[in-house]
Amino acid sequence: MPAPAVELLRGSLDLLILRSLTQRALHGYAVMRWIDDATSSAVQIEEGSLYPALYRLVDREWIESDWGVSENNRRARYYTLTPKGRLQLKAEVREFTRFANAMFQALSFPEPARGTHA
Amino acid sequence: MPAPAVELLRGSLDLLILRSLTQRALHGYAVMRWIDDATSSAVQIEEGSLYPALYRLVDREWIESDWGVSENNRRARYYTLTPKGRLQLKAEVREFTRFANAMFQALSFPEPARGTHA
DNA sequence: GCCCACCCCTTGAAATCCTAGGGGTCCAGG
DNA sequence: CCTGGACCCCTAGGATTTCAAGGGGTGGGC
Repeated sequence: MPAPAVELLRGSLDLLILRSLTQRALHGYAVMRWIDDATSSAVQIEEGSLYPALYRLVDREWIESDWGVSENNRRARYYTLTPKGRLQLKAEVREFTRFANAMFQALSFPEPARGTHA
Repeated sequence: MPAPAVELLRGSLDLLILRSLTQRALHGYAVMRWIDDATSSAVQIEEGSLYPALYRLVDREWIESDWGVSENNRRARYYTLTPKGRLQLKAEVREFTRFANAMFQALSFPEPARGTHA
């Protein structure tokens, strides 16, 4: 298990959370496991990052929360994507794709041909 | 010109700077233009971000600086990649690639097939 | 009865980037 | 001549995000 990429996460956690809720409601702990699964453990987040992020998204009305009971018969807060959240997800996917492609482009950026005739 | 992706940059600025110096020394202002060019303006940084970042990289001994004179006949501080910096660049390219691929994987993550037989 | 996985939460520090300024030089055009 | 814009350097303070490190509680298997 290689050391997980951590520093790159900035700004992408919201995206991962929104994405994890597209099919069904999840509670916080399940969001954590979803991210681990969906990234083959390449991205792992801490609870101390997750919960504040969830509250932030609720605050922005991208997700909503309701208390419920988990599959393991425990009290759990389930989060659901709002219509606003779906739009935000779409926008963030576009933005991330654009950014990542720009980065790959820069990493393979050709140097200007110079001095080939000198 | 679409609004540049800004929040995603976190943690990737170092990588872009290091990459910009692989072929030849550049001064700060030229690093800025290089990033703009190499990303087709998809990533644009502010001077207030760039210079502190450069000092940070000098501090970590990934780059070195020397005063010189620019093509436009102005006093300018030129930055050069150190051997340590080249190693760091390699590592960060690997890390970014791993991270970006993990993100794309998560974004297209298939939901578990469920209830198909119920 | 105990322990572990499950599940929620908060505080404070650390890191990075941006805003919003500051200054100075070279040179083309009016 | 002189003004403006590109070029080039720098810094202080604030905003944001993530992490480390703690806290607590419950259910079920051994």
